[in-house]
Amino acid sequence: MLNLLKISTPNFLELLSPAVAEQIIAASVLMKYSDGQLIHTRGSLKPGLSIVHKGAAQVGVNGIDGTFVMVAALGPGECFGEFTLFTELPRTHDISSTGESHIYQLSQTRFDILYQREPSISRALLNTTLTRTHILLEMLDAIRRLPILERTAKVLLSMSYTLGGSNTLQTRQADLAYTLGVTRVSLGKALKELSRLGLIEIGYGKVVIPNHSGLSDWVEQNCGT
Amino acid sequence: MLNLLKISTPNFLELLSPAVAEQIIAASVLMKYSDGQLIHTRGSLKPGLSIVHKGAAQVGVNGIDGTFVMVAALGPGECFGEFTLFTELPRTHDISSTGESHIYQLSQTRFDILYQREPSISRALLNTTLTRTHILLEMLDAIRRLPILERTAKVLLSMSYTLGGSNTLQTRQADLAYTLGVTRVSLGKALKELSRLGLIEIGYGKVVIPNHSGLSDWVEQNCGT
DNA sequence: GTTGAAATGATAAATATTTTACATTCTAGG
DNA sequence: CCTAGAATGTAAAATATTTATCATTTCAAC
Repeated sequence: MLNLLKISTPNFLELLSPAVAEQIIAASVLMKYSDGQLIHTRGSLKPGLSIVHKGAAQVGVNGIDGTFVMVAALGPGECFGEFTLFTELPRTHDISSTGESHIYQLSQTRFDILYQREPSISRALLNTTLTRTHILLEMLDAIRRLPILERTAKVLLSMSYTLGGSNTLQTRQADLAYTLGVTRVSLGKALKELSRLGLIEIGYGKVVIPNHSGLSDWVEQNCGT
Repeated sequence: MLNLLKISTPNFLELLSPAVAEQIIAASVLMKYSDGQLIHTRGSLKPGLSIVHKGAAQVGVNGIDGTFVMVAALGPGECFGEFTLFTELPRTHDISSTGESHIYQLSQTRFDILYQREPSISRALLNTTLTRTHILLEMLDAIRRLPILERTAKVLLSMSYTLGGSNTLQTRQADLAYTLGVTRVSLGKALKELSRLGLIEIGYGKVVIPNHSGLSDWVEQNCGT
């Protein structure tokens, strides 16, 4: 379960006033999906905004060989498919349900009516979208410019900003590896080295960052700018 | 000179009605920059929207070692810095002038007034932004999942969609290599192989796609989904 | 036409990364 | 407290990629 797009992504519904959120919900259809059920398919052109109500949606790409690589897990309040409302572009990802989930589906026409009436919707959407773009740019830059060790440290650091009080990242090495675009073996080596440097602690299904500013300093020193 | 964000990115100003575009221009300050002059610095938090009027802006990252790696070149009508208006995030890139350029700079407060008055601005911004996100996601996915050969073919294909009538991509191998996150040597090998397959023709400072549907078919067959 | 800078082509050695395979550790659920 | 499945640890061989050079080609300016 991973979080490329979840890292500090503002929650769409929470960015809206309760009154506006209520209107959006009222205009939507609440759909229920069972575990693993496909919600949207990569390549599809059917427009519409989706917002997670309960459960979680798994964002990724199904390979021709039956494999599935995950990009993000979206939880309650988070939206997806928004670009189908403003562009003619096909969907980039396959989205399926993790466990049983309830998703609000809002059609293009109903969305357009609300969008025109409530300017705060565009603000919330732009905030969500621009933050995602920002994360993607940072990620892309890290993948292209930085060696695995530095890349790992940098991504762990940015993920840590969303932890609030906690200092523990709940993530499997395999997922983290995919986020970074490397194999689990290579990631393991990087984590081990970061651990040796005293910057992180490796756990079972988690990574602990005991000393946040230490990691932050190291990244600043070693990752340029 | 490269185009990661330029590939089929809708031109912000052209998405607006002439009347609204006029208002935005009227509210802005037109700044002139000489060749190589820094327009914005990575890490800066000062908000404001920038729109290229004349010339071009170079988007990239200055390494600690003095190197500069380019991500995109933005031309007339294209905007940047928009995420500083809607989020608290620091700028991701260094932006400098290529040749002499004229850039409209619009302050946060003036932007907010126009934004509230003209709903079409948010539509144009969302279109631009979401398209960029879309391209970034496709790129990130390609970098993570595909071997260099496939990755190269896919990126060439998506770049070719913006050529209109022409079938020639004006780009140096070195720039293309950076876009793909590989070295020039590796890219050269990939191009040579694609050329051997009859999918492209390699030129000096350019790549020709003589048979668009051939490349398209090959990508479909070899890049999954 | 020459010429020189810019871009591409080509090669081998050095590295980095993946693949493959198996061992070990952890943890939830009986 | 056991145990099976899930996750991590490890190591060697195979592969891919980069680095470092140098030769060759192209093109634009003179």
